[in-house]
Amino acid sequence: MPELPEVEVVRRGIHRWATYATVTQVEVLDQRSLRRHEVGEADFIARLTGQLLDEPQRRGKYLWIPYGEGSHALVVHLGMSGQVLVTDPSLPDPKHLKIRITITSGDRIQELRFVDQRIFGGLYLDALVPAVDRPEELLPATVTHIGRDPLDDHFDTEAVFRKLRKRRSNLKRALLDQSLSSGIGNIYADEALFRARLHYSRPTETLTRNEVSRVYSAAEQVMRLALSQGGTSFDALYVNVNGESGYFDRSLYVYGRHGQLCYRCEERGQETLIERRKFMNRSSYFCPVCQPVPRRARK
DNA sequence: CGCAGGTCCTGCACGC
DNA sequence: TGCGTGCAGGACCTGC
Repeated sequence: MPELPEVEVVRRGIHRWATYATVTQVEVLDQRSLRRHEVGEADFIARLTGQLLDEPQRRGKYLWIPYGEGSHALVVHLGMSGQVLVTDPSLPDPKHLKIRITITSGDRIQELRFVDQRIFGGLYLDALVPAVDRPEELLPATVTHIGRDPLDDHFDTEAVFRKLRKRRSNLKRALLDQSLSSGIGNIYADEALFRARLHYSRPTETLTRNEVSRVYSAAEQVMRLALSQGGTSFDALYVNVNGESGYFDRSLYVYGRHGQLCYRCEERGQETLIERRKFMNRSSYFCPVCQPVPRRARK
């Protein structure tokens, strides 16, 4: 479910409510949420208990909380349906609660709750290593293959352009490839394509520098906008960092709008309906006028 | 039955 | 032939 803006909202919520807290207890209610912690539940509990949590970090859709003087981190991936809640322990357990991490800061006791219906997400512990391109930056070893996201100060559009030109794939697949650039999922891929007026099946090797720059600026813009709208949603006594009701209005122009009028065409007095296609085993939404199918489309 | 916003493994094709 | 790489497709889950 969550793409970059949702994950960033979670990061800010954790930053505000859990930074410099100490883990006093860890309870695993469903081992499947530890699938990526290969050495198992007992190790996870033993190593995390007693740790002082540092400021949460993010790259793309990966979120991590460093501990142990920056040597390791608790890594969180929300998958399709994951949520992180910071709550008072007296609140009843939500449905699909998978992992409970009790934390204290001063005399305040809270719980960091990982909730996940579909179990594509999960938690694990990992060592922090220097980023290859900027050694002063640390990230989990399992996250080193993830490219920088468009909101990252060191995101390099020119480098992405060069890689795209060498690829024999289509633009949407490239946008969704987290090793090329991260944080973009199905929704924001469609939104970025619409804003840049490019079709999802466009062969990557034919893209111009200008088109690549357009689609990544569009991705950056739409994600910043979503973030600015979601930024206040965790400011509550009991923080629903990423709540059930809590997906904020993303100001979507195409995603989920099939059969409805294209806003851009409408402004010109033209009535075009947004279409939905099965593409790469998922739904893709686009305007057939603003985003014409390229002469040589690629699956 | 179809649908859901993610990730990663497998197997294939290709070049060296 | 074997190996590495890039790419497409499916598996992984539950619930509406």
